[in-house]
Formats: sequence, structure tokens, C-alpha cells
Amino acid sequence: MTFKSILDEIENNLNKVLSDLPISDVVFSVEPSKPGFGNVSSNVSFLLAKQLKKSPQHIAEMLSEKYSHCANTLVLKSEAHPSGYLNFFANWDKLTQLILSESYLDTFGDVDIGKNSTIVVEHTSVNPNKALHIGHIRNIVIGDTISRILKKANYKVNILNYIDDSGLQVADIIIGFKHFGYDQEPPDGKKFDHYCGDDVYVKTTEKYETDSSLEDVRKNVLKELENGDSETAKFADKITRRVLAGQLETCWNLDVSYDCLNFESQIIRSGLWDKIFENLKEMDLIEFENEGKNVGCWVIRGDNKEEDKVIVRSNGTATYIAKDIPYAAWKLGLLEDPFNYEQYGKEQPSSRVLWQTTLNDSNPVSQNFTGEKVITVIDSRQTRLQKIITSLMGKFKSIPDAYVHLGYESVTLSSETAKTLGLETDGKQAQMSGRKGLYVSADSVYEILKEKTKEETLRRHPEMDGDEIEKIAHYVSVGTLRYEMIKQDLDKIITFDLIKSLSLEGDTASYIQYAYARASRILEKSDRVPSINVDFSLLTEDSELDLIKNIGLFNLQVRDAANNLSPKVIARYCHDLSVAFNSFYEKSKVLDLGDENLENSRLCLVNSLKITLEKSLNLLGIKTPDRM
RNA sequence: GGACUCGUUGCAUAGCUUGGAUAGUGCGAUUGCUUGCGGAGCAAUAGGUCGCCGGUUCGAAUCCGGUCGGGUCCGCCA
Repeated sequence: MTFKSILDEIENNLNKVLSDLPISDVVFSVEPSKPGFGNVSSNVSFLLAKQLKKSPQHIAEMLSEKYSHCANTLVLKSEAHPSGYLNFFANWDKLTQLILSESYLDTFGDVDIGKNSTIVVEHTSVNPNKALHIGHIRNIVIGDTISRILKKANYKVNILNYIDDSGLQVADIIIGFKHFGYDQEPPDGKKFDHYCGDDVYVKTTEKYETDSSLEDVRKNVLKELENGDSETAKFADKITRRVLAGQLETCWNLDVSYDCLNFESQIIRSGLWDKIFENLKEMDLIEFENEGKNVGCWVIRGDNKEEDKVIVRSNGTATYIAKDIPYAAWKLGLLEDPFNYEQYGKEQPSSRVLWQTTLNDSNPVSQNFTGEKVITVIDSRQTRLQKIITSLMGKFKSIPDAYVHLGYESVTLSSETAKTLGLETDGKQAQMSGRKGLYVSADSVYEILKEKTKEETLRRHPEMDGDEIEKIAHYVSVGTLRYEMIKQDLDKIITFDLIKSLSLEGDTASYIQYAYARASRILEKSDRVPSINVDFSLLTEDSELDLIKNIGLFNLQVRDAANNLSPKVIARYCHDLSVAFNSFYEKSKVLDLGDENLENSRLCLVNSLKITLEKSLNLLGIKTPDRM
């Protein structure tokens, strides 16, 4: 039961002590201490100060005295700190044994928040008209990491990628191919998604500025896209699927995979909208306007200060946000499923089976990718619209927080990086723009990182063969990219700088992977199979106990990350584990000590660290090379 | 005009949900540590009125109100 055991023991005992006192209930904290204040601390005396009309320090002393009469197995002693905190010191022999034995189990770090219920995580959802850029990567990595964490928290996770294949952005590249004669084959073996985004899309939209007659062409193409039988729609389907294939290559390369691809064009043609429209009317969630600026439209009333939102235009067509409503309801399993399913044409490297929706019913296969809860990862510019969806879904589904919009701030370009792309910003950061061609593609960042890590690895290991270097460079560059995208808070803007992103020192994935490689090498050189049948009382150094404590915090960190949908919690945990291990590594030698018992105890600890680091990095989708 | 969000050392960031002890970390700067289980490392020094003002409290980076500065959103576009 890890470090939580001692927290539970203290909490139970404190509750017993308090039950003998003439006080009303208080909710106190029992937490791991800051360094230098014992191992566990409680704020209980502060909370009682008012009721008992005594100073926190007095109360702490009184509680400490009473606590010493409690039955303790994991606590050695308690101590009243002059500040008023009540600090506890662990019985490390027992606690170490508990934590290290648990860490060897496959289930280590598992927490049960989901109770095996289903949850949908939707992420990526990039228009299939361009290659993924570094901003999209933040979405993808957040979504993938959250999925992994929720799975660890005992949810059954369905991962969806929504393919918006019928919007304006798709119309634009279709115009490029159809009206400006862009070749369907990219030049010099360029990836098709890059070709569409860099060349066709950017150059086509440039022409809108000089030729206003194109606006009509654009509208017509958009209309034709909605009709599945039109020549234009069939052509667009072909093109967008080729782009999608390119985008998926990029995602797979980052160790991201999906369960199902949902095509917007099919949602539109499925008739789901008509059903949800009827529901909305029946439940009085939308109203028809008889007067005012929105006369003739169906609208959702804004909350007090907010404007009404038009859902159906006066000409009877649905607006952008309206398309999201049936999809959100579908994800929650509120609508009868109009789709059949077929497997995607190519296997995912993770070998997870990838399905896609289809309206073709010649060979009907049904699947269920809905969930009791839904998490939609979209950047925070969409917060306003997502709020409306969330509120609507709250009226359809009774469980709280059934539909969650997981928002995050965007990735901008540093002025230096913007400059290399030809934009002078006066020292300010710049928003990326697919339309203007102002972006750094995910594939190019990966390639540059990989070149650098290859050089670095080769310099350290001239003897290594090419395949192994390739593999290590891949692991390190994917790890670096993923770690940079989730190590900070979701609502902090990431200013991406191409040069700074190449750093492999300090708070980076490679620092953590390096710690792992060090641990691996010790175990490899030991020529022994690490065992948990060792003398735990030999592990007494501060650096050893600190490492054990950190290992024991794993499940608490997973719980925190899952409850708060916060990937950075795990990122910080991986970093903390590595710091603790590197510090141990400098202070305590493991091999050639001339004391077999101590060696075995330390090997047991090193192996425990290795297992824990591997498991926690796995939650971040970061691989662990044994050498690097 | 309205709403949301960010503001912590030269730069970047943690801590804020649940108020208490010495505000933690990385980059950069200065200085040490490689005949040692791998220096992508370790140890140490310098650098902070937690944007500003006020309130609540015995106690505020943390809660509340206001204010300033940066960013974003607010269409019968998608």
C-alpha cells in the first residue's frame, strides 16, 4: 500500500485521539513532509486552535503526547514543531519493505477511480488539409497522456479522432487542385500532408486577397462537399484521406494511437442532427426567434450577460456549433448509433486495432466507442463554444461532469523562430497560422531533434551499430518532444523556440531517461537477479530513504493526475524520481562494496526505481532505453 | 463594451483546488567534483516587496474585491 499506508495509519490514529477531545469534527491534512521536518506532517493543531483556545504549538504538544499511546506499526515517533505542525517519523525498516515489495508488482501505481467505467477521450481532430504543426502536438500529447493516466486509474478508455473533412479549410485545397491545377502528386517525394499545407493551401488562400470572385467558388465547393454523391465530395474524400494518412504517420511516430476515426462528413449525412434538433425543441433548450436581429433563427439563450447563440439560420441550415451537438451526444451514447464500422486500412504500430466510421451498410459491423463520460481536448480559444455544449450535455445526462472540455493554451513561436520563417515581430512572440504558412511542422522538429541526439549518442558510443543508435535517438527525441508539451500547466502558453527546444539537459526527458539508463547499467553489471528478500534495515542513508519515499508516492501521484486531468503531475513525478536517484547514485555506491547483503539491498532499491520510472514514463508515452 | 485567462529572481517554471514551518526546480552566471556503478550527472554560491492596492484571518504566493499589464474569445464564417 506504499507511502499511503503510513498516511492512513496516522490519520486513523489522529481521529482516535481527537474523538476523546471535546471538539467538533475537523478535516485535517496528513501529508508527506517538506525536507527537514520528519516524514509526515499534519496541520491538525492549527485547525483546533480556535476551538480549544490554545496556541497551535500547545495543541501539537498535547496531541503528540496522546499519540505516543496509540498502536503504531509504521510510525516511530511524533514530534510537536514550535511552528504548530505535528510531524511524524517513519519506522523505515517496515515502510521500506512495504514500498519496495509493492513496487515489484505489476499493479504498482494502479488506482481505482474509474471503477472500470467507460470514458471517451477525443483529441487531435485536425482539419485534414495540412501537416501537423507543433501546436497540434500539444493537443495530441495531452490527449494521449490523459488517456494513459485514466487507463491506469481503471477507466476503460475509448480514444477518438474527429476528422473535420467538410469545412472551409478542406474546400480551400480542393479549389487549389480543381481551379489552380495543382498536381495531385507532390514534388520530390514530399509527404502529401506537407505538400497540401505548405503549397496548395497557403498559395490558394493567398489568391483570395487579390481575386474577390473566388468567394463564390468557395461557397459552391463548400455546398457540394455536404452532398456525399457529388463529384467534388468524392474527390475531397480521396484527398483528405491521403492527408489524414500523413497526419496519422506523424502521430504513430510519437507513440500515439486511436480506437476510432469519426468523419464529420458522415455525421452530417447520418441524420443525427435532425434527431438531436427534435430533442432540443422538445426539451425547450432552443427557441425560435420571431423578432430582433436573429429573427427566423433557432437560438440558445445566453446566460445573463452572454449573447444568444444561433443554432439554425433563418434559411434552415445548421451553424458550426450545431454540428458539434449531435457528435457530443453521440459520444455520450445518448443517440442510436447510425454508423457501421470498418478497420482502417493500415495497422497502427501499437497494434491497437483502429476502426473508422462508415455509412456503407453492405457488410454491417457494429462497435461501441461511446462512454459514460467524455473528455474533449480542444484549445482554450474554443472555451466559449464548448461551454454551451457542456451545459447542453448536462441537461441530457444526469451524472455530473459527464462532458468535460479539457482546454489548454496555444503554442506560439518565439520572435527568433518566427524570424527564421520570415516574420519580423519586434521581439514579440507570434501566433502560428496554417493559412499564412507561419508554423513549424511536427515532422521537422522531430527530424532535427533526432539528428542532434544521433550525433550525441554516436559521440558517446562510437562502437554502437547504426540500428541501435537510430532506436535510441528515436526514443530520446520523441521523449523530449512529448515532455516539453506536458511538463507545464495546461493554461500556460508555450513559446516554442527551435534552438532552445534542442536542449537535452536539466528538466528534460533525456535527464530522466539518463537516470533510467544508469540504473539499468548497474543491474546489468551486477550479474545478479534483484530480489526483494533482502535486509531492508541496511538502507539508512538520507538519499536512500528519500528515493524510497518518492517511489512510494507513485499511486498518490497517479490519483492526483487522474482526478485533476493533469499530465504535468506525472511529468514532475518522473523528474523528482530521477533527481532522487541521481543524488543516491552519487552518494551510495551499489557494486563492489565487499558487503553482499548491502549490495543486495541496494540492488533491490535500484531495480525498484527502474520499474517505477519505467511505469511512470510509460504514462507519458516515453520509452526507456537501457543505454543512451 | 462584455467575458475568460496568465502575471512568482535576467529568462522559463512548481506551489494556489484544501491558507500555516525555510517559496521548490530548470536555463543562464560564479565555483568545485571524472584512476570511481556512465559528467545527458552531482555538490555549492549569488539572484525573490510572489504585478500593484485594499479586505478577510492569529496567519495570505494561496481566499475575496479592485486595479494595471500581456494573451484569447464574443458572426445567420468554419
